[in-house]
Amino acid sequence: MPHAAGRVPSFLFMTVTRSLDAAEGSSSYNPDAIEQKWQARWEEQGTNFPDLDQGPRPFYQLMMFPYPSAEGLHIGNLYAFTGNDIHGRFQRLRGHTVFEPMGFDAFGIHSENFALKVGVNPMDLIPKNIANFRRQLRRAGLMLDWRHELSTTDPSYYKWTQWVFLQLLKRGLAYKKRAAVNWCPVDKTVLANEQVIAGHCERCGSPVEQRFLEQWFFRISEYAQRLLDNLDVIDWSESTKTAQRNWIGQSEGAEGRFEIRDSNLAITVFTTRADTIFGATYMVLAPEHPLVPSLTTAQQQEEVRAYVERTTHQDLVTRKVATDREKTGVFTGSYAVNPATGKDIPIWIADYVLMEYGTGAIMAVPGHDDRDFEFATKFGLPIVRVVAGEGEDARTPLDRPYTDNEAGRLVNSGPFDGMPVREGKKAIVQWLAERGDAKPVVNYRLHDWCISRQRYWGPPIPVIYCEKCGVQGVPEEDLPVLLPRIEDFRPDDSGVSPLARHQEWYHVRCPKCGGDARRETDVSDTFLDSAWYFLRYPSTEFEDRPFDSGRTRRWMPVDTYIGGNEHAVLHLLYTRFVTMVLHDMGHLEFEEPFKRFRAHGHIIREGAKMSKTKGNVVNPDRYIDEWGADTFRTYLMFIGPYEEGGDFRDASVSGVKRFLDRLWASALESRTDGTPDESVMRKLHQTIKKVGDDIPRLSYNTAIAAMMEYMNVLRAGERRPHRAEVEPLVRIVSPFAPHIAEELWERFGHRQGVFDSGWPEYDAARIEEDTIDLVVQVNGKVRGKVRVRRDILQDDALTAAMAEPNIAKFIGGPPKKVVFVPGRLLNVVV
RNA sequence: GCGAAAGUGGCGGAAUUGGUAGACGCGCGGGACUUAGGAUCCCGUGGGGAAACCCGUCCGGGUUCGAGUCCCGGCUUUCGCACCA
Repeated sequence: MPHAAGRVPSFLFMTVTRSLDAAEGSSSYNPDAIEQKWQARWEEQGTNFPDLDQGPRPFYQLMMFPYPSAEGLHIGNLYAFTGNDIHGRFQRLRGHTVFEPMGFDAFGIHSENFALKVGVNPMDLIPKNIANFRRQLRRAGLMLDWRHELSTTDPSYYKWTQWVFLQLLKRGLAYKKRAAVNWCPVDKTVLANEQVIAGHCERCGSPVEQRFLEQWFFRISEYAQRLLDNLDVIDWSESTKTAQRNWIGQSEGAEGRFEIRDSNLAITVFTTRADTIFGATYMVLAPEHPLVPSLTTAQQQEEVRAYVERTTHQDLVTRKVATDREKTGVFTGSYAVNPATGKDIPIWIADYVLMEYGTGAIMAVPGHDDRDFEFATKFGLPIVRVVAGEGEDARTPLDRPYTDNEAGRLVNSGPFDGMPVREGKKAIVQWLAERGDAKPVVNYRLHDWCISRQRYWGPPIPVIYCEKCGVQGVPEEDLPVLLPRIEDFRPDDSGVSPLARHQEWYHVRCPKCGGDARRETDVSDTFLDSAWYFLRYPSTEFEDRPFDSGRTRRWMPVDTYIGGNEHAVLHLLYTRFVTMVLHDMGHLEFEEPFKRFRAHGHIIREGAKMSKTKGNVVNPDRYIDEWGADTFRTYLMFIGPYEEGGDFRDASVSGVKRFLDRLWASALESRTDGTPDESVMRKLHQTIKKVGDDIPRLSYNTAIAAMMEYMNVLRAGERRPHRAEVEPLVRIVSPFAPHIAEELWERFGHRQGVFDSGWPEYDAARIEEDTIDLVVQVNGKVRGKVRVRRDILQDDALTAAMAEPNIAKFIGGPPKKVVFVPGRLLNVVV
């Protein structure tokens, strides 16, 4: 065989050279060995395992825990975690004892569906996925305290999830009621809303129906006002707070009573537009409204029955999506009395009125509401104007509804004619209230939280039904209610959880009377698992309590919580709710779980969203193999503002690698003889300040840019840097690139790790220069700059500026006005 | 439709309070060292112009000595909610 050496491409050659270079410590470093070395050492020495009982200045740095998918760690997870880790490492350098735990949110329909697809029991699948996640997280160099790892699927964890349920049950905040679910008649299973695509099952494509099942709910709506009010006092991203406010959806209005003609019944409605009551020309009930049967007259019986049948069978998603949906409805045959006008108005049924909001019934004012207008037009119902805008009066025809509820005055409204809308609202409610027909009411969009899932892969809801004793919470000493291993966990036609098929598990003795009883077969929502996990982390070693009071007092509430804004509403609202309930029951001393919350942005790839179908998903393993974890971490943070996300471009990674190579070279080449350069040191102090200011603001991209800028100064003109110019840089870069920092720190001869070295102080006096470039403008346009003393006064600055011919030529005559910003700028107006 | 955020070079993005627009990085151009360069280092790089200068932060107005930043009107994009009375 001929010798192949001559045909070896040069880049292979290059690789060899590069790794030799690394061994000798010259221009480029080899991350592999260094990263493995330090990951192993951190573990051996417990570097990242803080003493939770003794350490000074505890700081709880929490990130949203991942769902351990079979595909492994997603770049989005790593982006989130790295940003979190940098903040945590920084706090540690600032002298805090930092607790940065990690766990796995492994229950839920996601895992279950995947398990069904590949035909493996999730009990076998999840541990493998978790092991893979652990491996990947380790490689990323996160400062995680693995001693406090948790998984929501572990009985020692969900025992306490069940305990949380029992607390709510005890408190009267958990209750059962019949509620609609999406049902796929072909797959014979309950579907989550996001599994319904345009009214069809995501998996088999068949039309989805609505079914009614008994389900468990938590009364979160009772906490609506408190959840809303506390938003004013917590330090959270504004966008997140706004999303929560909108979700809670407080609206102030009134409830009004409308009596039924020739009957002793009455309909209660909720309205925010009591001012328009004179224009209420008909009423509408939701199809599920309990009064529907009693209000339907004999002739209308058939039509109403058919309509109710049809609408209630539609799936929840289609029914709620309003776009392009034509209004439908049916007349009940009955009439109500408008309490303002005394006139009879017809009562209709229509699915544009929702049973879940307000009272499930409305007074329809077609003149001043888009939906009512559309409905009235279609069914030929009367439309009356009761508000007139500017230039309009009572007779101005309404070719479209007038919905402005600020401007305008009341018309056709009896004694209230001429009143501005705002005043009219109050006056009319008061007028009706005096007659017992109305009262002011605050309503919320927030609905109670349905926690039942007719599925297998979740914590069984700890409830027992006894024929004699009724609904019983499982006694706390009998927890956990173990999820039995069953091989056939496929959902079936019965609409109940697969657990019902497990006879030995299903039949149980009543904890009260010892008689025959059966278990609740629904499992709880994954959002319940994640609603309290942060309470568990510091207390994972305690088997006999969900969270230890000493640990909790020491570590909670969480100092900084970081996560995606996709959880702005549900997860973050549920954690707040559960925390409030546990506080009210005396289990916790605080009622808000997270002092500070920041939402990170999302990474896209080359301008497009990452998706499996497009095949542009970034696999973190590949990048860490190629560039090393330090480069990868730093690059992720350099892409863009952490809270906004950014665009991952393969080509750009090299810039960051080059920066770390230059750091490596500067450190190894640095001299200890002689003195450091004055102006380099000034830049260093500026950089320490900048990076220290940027990290707490999560402005990681600008912090990195500042360090790169310093690197350019440090190495300008191929100078050989002084050790004192490099050491502090190694410390401030360490949160971003922890392995290389540890390695260099050790090579500098320090025995203690870099993360215990503290954050370098900057010398404020050293940052400012004595002379500055003062910008000179003429009529607001920059015409030049002059080198002057920092503390120069206006007159001297003007003199200096006039002395520059390039500036003086624009000034010509005497200045009309001079604007002077000390230390910055001089603007001469002529 | 409602709500939130954002529109800046060829690209990702800087510009804490109105005060040098384009930091930093990618890419690109030139050079040095080289048998070689997809390594390293140096210089340059918003557009127009030989230059003096002029023009430039989505579009149109406005406030101001001065506007990417503030105000009014519009357009576009992304995300969230979606018949909430």
